[in-house]
Amino acid sequence: MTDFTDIQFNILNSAIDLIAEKGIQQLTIKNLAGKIGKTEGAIYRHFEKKTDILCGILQIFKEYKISMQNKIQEKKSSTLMQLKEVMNQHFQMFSDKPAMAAVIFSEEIFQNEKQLADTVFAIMQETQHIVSSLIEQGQRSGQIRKDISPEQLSIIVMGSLRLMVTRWRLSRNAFDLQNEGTRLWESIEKILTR
Amino acid sequence: MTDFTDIQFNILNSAIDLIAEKGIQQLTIKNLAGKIGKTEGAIYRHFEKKTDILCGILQIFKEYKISMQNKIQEKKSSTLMQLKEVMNQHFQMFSDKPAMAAVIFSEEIFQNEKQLADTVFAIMQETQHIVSSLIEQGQRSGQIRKDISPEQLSIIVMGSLRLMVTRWRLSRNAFDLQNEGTRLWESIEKILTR
Amino acid sequence: MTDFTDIQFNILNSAIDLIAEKGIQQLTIKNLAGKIGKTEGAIYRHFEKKTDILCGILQIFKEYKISMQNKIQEKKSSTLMQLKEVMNQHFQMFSDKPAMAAVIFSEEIFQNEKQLADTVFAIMQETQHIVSSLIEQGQRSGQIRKDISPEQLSIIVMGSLRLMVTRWRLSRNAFDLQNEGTRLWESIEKILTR
Amino acid sequence: MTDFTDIQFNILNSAIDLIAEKGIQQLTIKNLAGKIGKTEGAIYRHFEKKTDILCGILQIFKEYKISMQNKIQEKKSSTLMQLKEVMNQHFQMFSDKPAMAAVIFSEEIFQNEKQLADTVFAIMQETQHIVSSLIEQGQRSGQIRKDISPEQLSIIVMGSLRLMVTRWRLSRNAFDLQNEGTRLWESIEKILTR
DNA sequence: GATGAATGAGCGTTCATTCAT
DNA sequence: CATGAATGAACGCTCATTCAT
Repeated sequence: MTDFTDIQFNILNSAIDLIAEKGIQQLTIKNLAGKIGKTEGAIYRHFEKKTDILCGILQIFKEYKISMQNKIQEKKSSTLMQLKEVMNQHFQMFSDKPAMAAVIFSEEIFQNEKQLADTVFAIMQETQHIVSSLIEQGQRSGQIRKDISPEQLSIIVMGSLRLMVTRWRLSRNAFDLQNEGTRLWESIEKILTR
Repeated sequence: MTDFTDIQFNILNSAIDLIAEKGIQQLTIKNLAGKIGKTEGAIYRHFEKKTDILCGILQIFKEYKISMQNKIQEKKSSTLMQLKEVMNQHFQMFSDKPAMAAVIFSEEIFQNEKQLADTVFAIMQETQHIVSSLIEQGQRSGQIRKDISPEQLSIIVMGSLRLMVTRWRLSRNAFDLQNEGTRLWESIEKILTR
Repeated sequence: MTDFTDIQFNILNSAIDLIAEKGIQQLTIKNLAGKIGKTEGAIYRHFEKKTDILCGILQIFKEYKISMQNKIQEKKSSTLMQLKEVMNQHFQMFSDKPAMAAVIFSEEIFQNEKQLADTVFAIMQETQHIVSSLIEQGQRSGQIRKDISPEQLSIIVMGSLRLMVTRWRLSRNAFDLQNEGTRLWESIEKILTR
Repeated sequence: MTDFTDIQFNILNSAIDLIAEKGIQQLTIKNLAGKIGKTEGAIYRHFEKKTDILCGILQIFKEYKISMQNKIQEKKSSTLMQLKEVMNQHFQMFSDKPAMAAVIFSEEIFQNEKQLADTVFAIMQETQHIVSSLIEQGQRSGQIRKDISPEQLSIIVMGSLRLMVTRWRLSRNAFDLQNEGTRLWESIEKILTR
């Protein structure tokens, strides 16, 4: 339930674009103001602090993520398919909103802003939890190997996902993330099912 | 290989400590000067630009890594054991030099400095290549499953390693990285050998 | 005399409250707008400039003061009693409207706004004049010592009054201003009558 | 024992001049930098925060005051003469360093900076204490009337001193403060001795 | 009457870098 | 070799004020 005004939304989206284009470090109030064609002061009509803008971005990502996750649960497919879907969604998300990766993988940068660091951590934790639960389910239903704990398997799954995304970013989006993601899933699936 | 003067070396190590203690964002010339007990100007006697310092740090890490890798190859153990050793070394390295993780995982921060970004990328690539080769060897010798390509497996291996380290950092080193690393290896091993 | 509209009056009183609560430095248009539950633009419907608001406040204080003074003259009591009453009133006023002290004693803040500085100065002068006249009267009637000029005595009277109020403010109203005022008067009275 | 460097001292004195000329509100880093013919950044080589500059100014005033007070105690004159001297010194100080009045009487402005507010308060308290003690001494030796407590008398003495200085400032130093101060003392003396 | 948006100037502060000594 | 001083550009932020609606 985001209750952002139109302008706030506009600013947030411009910020997201800016991050996608030039990285989080270039998200300055001045650059952002330039991007929306206003002066710096104008931004402060709509957000009290810069941190609030980052928070807003995280919230948008959070809700985007939630909306995607809901689609999965509705499908009532096998846990393995659900897992595939989760990974797929992540690749789609990052492909769609490259800023999301920049923000969510910028733990270092938020180090000095507890509020943000905590939010990023929470998002990470939550995803981890979802994957872990699905794996546990899969193990119970016999679809997924039982000789490795769900926690360890989820680290393996999420870790490889993250690394793929990181490479994609470092290569300046030189390859098709979703394609590679699909291929990665195929490998992961083999691993999970032996 | 390194042709750093004593003082340069001293500065670089202080920088590494500083990063380990307070994060990469706190690596300012002022803070660094304070750490080595000299003035800011003094640093510029020994390094032309701040970027050169970061480059120096990366080079130190690179050589540290190479020296460790050489130890492995000397041992002439099985490829699986060698792989284990590679992972082990990484956990040991990060555990030993926390700054290394902070620097190597700070792709975002280097985004606007091509030279640095490239170096980080190269280091990453090289490790990837080593792991990949070992896996290929393992596949040829029958120790490692063949239904997944070395490239994919190496992403899985390195990805989970990275994620574990990232968690360790975010938790402010709250758990024993080497222990958890060993446990992770056990899982990875099962995966590689089915 | 005041020709303020209802809304203007409302704004001025909110401003006075704001000053009393948070000090003159917190009297910003934004804070004031928040206090009256309107927007900043709304205030500019009723006052052209911020200075006009401060002027308005001063005028209210001026009239409040005049109305109190009128009560004294009506009483037709002895000059000494009238003087006592003047002091009493001041302590009552400041006690009642702490903002008044904040505004009237903020000469420094008005330094760059001639209009305001002049008004504050005028208020100060006028009080001085009243006290001075009363003392002169008292001297003529023999109630007050004649070896010190009315001007000097009035400085002594008003100066101690001001200092007492200043202390009360700095102590964040930690003591009962009116009580202490009464005690101060007793001392002043002894001084005036030898 | 101020341990300011030459440049710090220079900056502080420029700040004092600036205050004397344009008031405390005009003491901005930019204006100050302009005054010393440097850029704003230059100031921060020598003072970490603006507050430190204000603190430095207060310290200078404090020491100036102490040095003057020491001169009095050396003279070993009668308490009444000492009191006269204390007042005299204050008028001389303010006359000599008009910024001192601007700073010391700016309680309102420091309201949000505890450190400064406390220091100003301490200076005020100390003076109050000195005057109060002298008066008590004078009462014991029979030079000063005993029917009013030292605390009350000191409020009267310091209050009139302050008011005189305030007037002088508001009049933009239109009269000779030391002359008027001497005249004020004559009145005060009469009061103290009946 | 009032709102909501915006502006422009200013503020305190940080930082990589330069340079005379 | 090193210092101490300075710079210039940037940053996050605040405030009085304006104006179309």
